Amino acid sequence: MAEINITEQEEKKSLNFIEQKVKSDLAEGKNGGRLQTRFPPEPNGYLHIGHAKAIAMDFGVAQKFGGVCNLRMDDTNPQKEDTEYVEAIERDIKWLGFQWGKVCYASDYFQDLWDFAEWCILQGRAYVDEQTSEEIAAQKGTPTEPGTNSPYRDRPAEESLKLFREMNSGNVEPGKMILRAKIDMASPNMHFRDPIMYRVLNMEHWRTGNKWNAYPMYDFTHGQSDYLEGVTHSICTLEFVPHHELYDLFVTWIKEWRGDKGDIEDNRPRQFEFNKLNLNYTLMSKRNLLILTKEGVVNGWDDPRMPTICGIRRRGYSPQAILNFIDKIGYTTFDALNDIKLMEAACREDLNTRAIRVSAVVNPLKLVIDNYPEGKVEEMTAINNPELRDEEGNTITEGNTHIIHFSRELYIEQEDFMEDGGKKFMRLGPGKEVRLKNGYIIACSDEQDEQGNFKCIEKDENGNIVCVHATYDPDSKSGMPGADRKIKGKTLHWVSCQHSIPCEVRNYECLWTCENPRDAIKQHEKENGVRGIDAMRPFLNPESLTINKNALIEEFAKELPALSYLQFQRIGYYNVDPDSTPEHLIFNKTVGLKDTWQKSGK
RNA sequence: UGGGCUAUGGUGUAAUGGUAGCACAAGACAUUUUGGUCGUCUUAGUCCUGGUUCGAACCCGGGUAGCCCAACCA
Repeated sequence: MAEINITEQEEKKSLNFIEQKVKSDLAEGKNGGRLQTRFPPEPNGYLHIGHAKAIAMDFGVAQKFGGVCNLRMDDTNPQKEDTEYVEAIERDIKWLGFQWGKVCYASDYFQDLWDFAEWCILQGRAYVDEQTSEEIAAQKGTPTEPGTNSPYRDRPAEESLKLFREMNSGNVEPGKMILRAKIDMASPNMHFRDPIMYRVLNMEHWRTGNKWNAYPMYDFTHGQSDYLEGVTHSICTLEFVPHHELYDLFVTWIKEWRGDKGDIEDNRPRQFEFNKLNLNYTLMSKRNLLILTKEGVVNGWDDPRMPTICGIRRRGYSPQAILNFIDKIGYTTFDALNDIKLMEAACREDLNTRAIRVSAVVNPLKLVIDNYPEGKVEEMTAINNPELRDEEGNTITEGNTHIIHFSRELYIEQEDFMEDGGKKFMRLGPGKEVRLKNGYIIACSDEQDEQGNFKCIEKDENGNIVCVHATYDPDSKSGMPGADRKIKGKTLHWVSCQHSIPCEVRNYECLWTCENPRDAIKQHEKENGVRGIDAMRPFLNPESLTINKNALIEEFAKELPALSYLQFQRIGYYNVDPDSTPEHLIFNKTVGLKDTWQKSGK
């Protein structure tokens, strides 16, 4: 009996409909009380956030109810699959924090499937069809009209068997013969109209080499693999609902072939379907993602704009952020379109607890503290993460700080100074007082010269502000009693001119300008007869990547390892790009901070 | 137009015949050395229609709308 180890907290939360089903199956002792699932990716591309939802389900439910989940590569089509993807898939699953029982391959079962197929032929349940694919398609009928039987449908089993073996000899041209299951050409379920079991490919398989020339189709592989592997709950997405009946049929056949004893209802895999993940402003299909990489729209599968796991990782999401998001949207049978904002919110929530706060100025404006001694440098203490708290809820400081240097000449954000910001502008300007984070309280004078120009502002010939001057209150140093006084202005972030490092900041927005790019592309393809990248172009966001090379960051950030979670204080969450070096620092913007000021329209 | 599936605030989800709740989003207030975080409050929902029932988001009938199925892909 599988051990059910749900924590109290989890038990309070309601189980989703699949977990409930698993729980009751275990309670009823189905499959001997065993729980086994599988995550079955086709190794023909990189895993994306939609797969993460499936992974969280397949591995999660096994984990939650004391079962095991295998990783099974669904490698029945050597035309599209590659070992490159296998490694990436394994890496991404591990990164998400899941462990498989074992790694399996559909190709592990090729021999069994072949023998089973021969048995089906001898049983009169399968036949070799020698028609062209066009002829077969024409006979298939339509959803509203029944199909017609193939002229080869009732050929002798011995003949089919002989031809089937020929199909694997390498001497049969692809397309000349297929093996079909003899079911019902009039079935309202299109999958029952004599589905194809085997086709000739005459291709080397990256795993089985030249052993096979004919390969089984998905429908003739999946349920049988589940059965042979001992899977009890075969969980997949909703588009496989129409396959469910066929899955069940082949499972009963294979049990018969194997001669396994016992009631079929008591020991067999069962398929369960949940809604797959749709995100607005996001394109998920592997086929289209491949086009984006090939056409150079993005810089590879791990481009931070990609919805791939590796792209999202490089963007700066933590595994927990992704898992929390998936947990929030849940599993149902409703075809939902999720708002990307929900994912961003889950990301902020998680990164808030783990990101190291640093000071970075992305659009620098020089600030001179006129009354601060020239050449003087002070070491200020900055908290790494204020959300790191002890039991009483106080921020832990021990080992949670770093040094930031303060001097006479600083950079602040251009946005943080306005000559005439108005009453609601709580930042710096003539006659305004603000606090510099971890530093001093400073103020700009509102003195004007004879022409009515503010003395604290230096402008270039075009009237752009190039430098501002302020004075500091020497008693207001952070941590000193004089720092306690309340001021009207906000607290600004800053870096010291002398102690900051130039860095490259890459800002990302959605790749798409429309909520549902998949449908938009499809429609555009249809209306204008264009395909591939040309059908996508009108919907691509030209500003999905903007690179800022003028940013400055405090020295502390120089040696942080790749993929470190950072918060540029008051701006957003950022991540150290894997290509970043101490000589050329690169940061990727993960997601901005919530900004109620900007939203209010200023 | 055949078959299958689905419909709960703007979005996602819970309530499994018995008080329509939660999260995000939006708005307001408070707090703040991040206009962040945390906290308090507000706005807003059972697709339509008939039935069964003491009682229906839930069960049944009929509409309507959306999704999936006619690959030698998975």
